[in-house]
Amino acid sequence: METAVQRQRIVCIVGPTACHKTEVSIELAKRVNGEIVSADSVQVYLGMDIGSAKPTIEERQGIVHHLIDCFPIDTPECSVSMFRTMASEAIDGTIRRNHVPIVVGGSGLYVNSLTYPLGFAIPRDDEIRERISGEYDKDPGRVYARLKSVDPRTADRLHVNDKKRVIRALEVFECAGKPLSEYGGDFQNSAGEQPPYEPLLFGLNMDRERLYGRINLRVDLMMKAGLLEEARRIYDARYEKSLPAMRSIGYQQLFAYFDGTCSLEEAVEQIKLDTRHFAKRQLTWFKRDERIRWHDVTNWDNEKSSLLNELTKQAKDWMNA
RNA sequence: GCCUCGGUAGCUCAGUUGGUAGAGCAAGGGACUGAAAAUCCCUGUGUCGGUGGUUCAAGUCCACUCUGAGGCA
Repeated sequence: METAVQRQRIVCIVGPTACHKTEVSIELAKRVNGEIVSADSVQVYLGMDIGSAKPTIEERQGIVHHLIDCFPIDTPECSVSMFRTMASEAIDGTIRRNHVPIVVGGSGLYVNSLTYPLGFAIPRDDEIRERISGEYDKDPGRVYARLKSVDPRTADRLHVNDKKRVIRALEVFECAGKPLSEYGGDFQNSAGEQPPYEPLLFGLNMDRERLYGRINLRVDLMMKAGLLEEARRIYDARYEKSLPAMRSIGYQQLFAYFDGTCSLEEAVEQIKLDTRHFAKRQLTWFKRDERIRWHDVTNWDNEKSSLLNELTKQAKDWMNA
């Protein structure tokens, strides 16, 4: 088996929500003959359009978009690993067509699954997961202690209260017979594997106040565009509340309103707040990635054309190098 | 004009019989390997409305004063 000496190159655009990623990606795609691969954990769902800020057909301007509208909402098993498989296919197809793959999205882990050698070797096992979860609910300390004895490196990394990860780590150990940490404890090198692609990473960010203002405004615009009706349709379909899609920002808060738990005004305020929190977490995630070339888009309206010229040039250089 | 209740962190409020303040939310920082728009961790000095007084010691008691809400005239 001959492994590829030269990994394939891709361009990525990352950053917090409401930071012009969509616009930048489409404009860039037009200039470099690109296809867009969405790295977004909600845009993959059919019917979640307004709330996920999915670009409309008009906004896409004929640019091919991958990984949008892939699953019905009641798909229980969407995961990073599934994303990686599908995104890889999309990227490889794009390259075969002699186009430039532009990965754009705010789901940091999804992007990293393409640019770092992450393992994802052990699939989930619901039976084990449920069992450990039950034990955890009874005595978190005990479960954590077990992880500590079996996989101290991972235990040190995690907090006792981080239920999801503590359980996952034990799940991996039980399934694989070896600790999660042996699959690579950090993003730099997972058991010496090579990352799938070699990325040029652009990060978009803006003044925090400005960003929050944009988020608040965008939520109002979403409501005007019919988010309430979109959420109502999904609510009326009576999906299982535990589905990953059902917890998406912009929907879960309106579900609470439909349930009668809060007023519409409160729900909308909650969407804004949760989106702001989300943006902050996204920034924390991306900030530590030193490969990212950051661009300030606080003055987007005035500086967009020079920014796009700059990104186009760098992207072309990257792909031709 | 009189009476009552308030004025303490960005907001909502705690603060025991006086020992120079603390919760929730917000905000900021961080973690993150098959749920990631998820899950989780860390961070609280602020003219205690102002001025004076009593006291070894005042957010806490007293006087005056500014200010908000309500009530009575």
